[in-house]
Amino acid sequence: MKNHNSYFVSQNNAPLKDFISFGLSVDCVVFGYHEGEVRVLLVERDAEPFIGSWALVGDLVHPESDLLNAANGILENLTGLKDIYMEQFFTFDAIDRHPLGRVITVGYYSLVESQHHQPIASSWAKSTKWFNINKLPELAFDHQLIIEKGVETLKDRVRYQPVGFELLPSKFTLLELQALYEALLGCKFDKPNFRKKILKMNLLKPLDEVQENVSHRPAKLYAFDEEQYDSLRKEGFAFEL
Amino acid sequence: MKNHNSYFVSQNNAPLKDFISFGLSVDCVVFGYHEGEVRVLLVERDAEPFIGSWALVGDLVHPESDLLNAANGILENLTGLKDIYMEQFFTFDAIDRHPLGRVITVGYYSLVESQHHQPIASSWAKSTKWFNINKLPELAFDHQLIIEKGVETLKDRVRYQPVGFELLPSKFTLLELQALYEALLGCKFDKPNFRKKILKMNLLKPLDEVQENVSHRPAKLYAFDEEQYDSLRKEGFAFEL
DNA sequence: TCAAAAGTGTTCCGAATACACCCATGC
DNA sequence: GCATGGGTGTATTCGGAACACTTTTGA
Repeated sequence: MKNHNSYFVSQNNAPLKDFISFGLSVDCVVFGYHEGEVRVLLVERDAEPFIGSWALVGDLVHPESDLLNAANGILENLTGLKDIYMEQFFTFDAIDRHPLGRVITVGYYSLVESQHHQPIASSWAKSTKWFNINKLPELAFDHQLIIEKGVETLKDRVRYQPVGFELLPSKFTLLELQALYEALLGCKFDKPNFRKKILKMNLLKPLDEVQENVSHRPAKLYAFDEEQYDSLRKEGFAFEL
Repeated sequence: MKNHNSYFVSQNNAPLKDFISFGLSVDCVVFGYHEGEVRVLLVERDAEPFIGSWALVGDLVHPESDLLNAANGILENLTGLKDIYMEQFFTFDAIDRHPLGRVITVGYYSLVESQHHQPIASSWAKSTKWFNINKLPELAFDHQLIIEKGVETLKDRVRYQPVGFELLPSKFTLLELQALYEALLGCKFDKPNFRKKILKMNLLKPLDEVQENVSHRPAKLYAFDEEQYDSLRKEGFAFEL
């Protein structure tokens, strides 16, 4: 027996309103990098449920907003951070993942240069804090799972897309870049070889600047050349490692 | 001004019910492979909206179901296919993507060996048909976009995960495997080199069988060795190309 | 002058490439 | 025998790994 009057015909002809009954949230795994450590920004909840627990930066989405705008707004609302690199990675839909009802959440990850972006807790965030990804506290909801999946996704993507640069200041040395990749991927690279490989890609603009106030030979500074990356990509170039 | 009584405090203290107002659907990009062509399974809609148009296998999700189960059930309901490899790849949330209200959809892709899995239209599917991914018809909703993103994701993943095998019969020749990868990635491989590379991975079980009824030297048949893959992966082995 | 990190050059090895060539089967 | 695709071997090239070495600064 078919019903031609609706899109909603496949599930026992239940009325439309029975389906418009999901809550939707976004949760953002904000990654930072500091002194060789990969970190995640968490907020201390000052609201039920899970009041007092640490949680990801996230909140419910209003039906009139799209997810990416909502994610940016929530990040700014809770931590004051804005104009941050952000990308969707997975949607979490376990039936019992939210104690107050059926809420599915879309996971995003962000990459911020944490030296110059100090978060400031506001709204229902009592405080915010960076945690080493290997030393996480107890977390609200299924946020442990979301972080694990986010870390996994970042590790996958960082090898084939030049996203890691978002975690560094705009000017950086080659050894800083190397240390970042070592922290992200959990391995070591040979200095001369890493240097050769990354320079051969022609993605870095050498600057006419060097480090200052270091008690050793100052290193040359480089910047990521986004225009060059775009044009190389059009020619079929693939970033790798 | 903070409200400690609810999770829903960050957006003007709107009441809970204002947020529980999303529809949720799944859309499944079902990939098949036949005679050197990568194909997508579409259904002809026999329901409003977009009645008569071609669309992805998809439907609204009931609030008591999780997404993966819903996706499997919808696939079976519309096409009769079951026990199919399926994986989430992206969530589409454009505000106006569904004409009847705010419905976000989670995209999955499936890989089926299309020779031995003939879909049979039922429920609100008037018919089903395989389309070459480069010759798609006009599509309902934002399904064009979903397919593009699905194809892109498949191309990315197929190089680093041995998912391609799901598209082949359980017994296949090395040249069939090569032709599949050539179709998926849109490039050509050297026969001896492809053979060496894939065999060195130790992921294929050589069978004691050969092709039959071919007017040339019959090729040896192989099967994907899933156990071997799992154990290699634990040792840090990474499938590539 | 010494420590510490920046930066370069060279050798070695294994993997990818590009071929040329032989083998088994149906017609 | 010959067309067709199956299957093997080898020479060459290229890139990564390993490592020794020099350079520049501050203290």
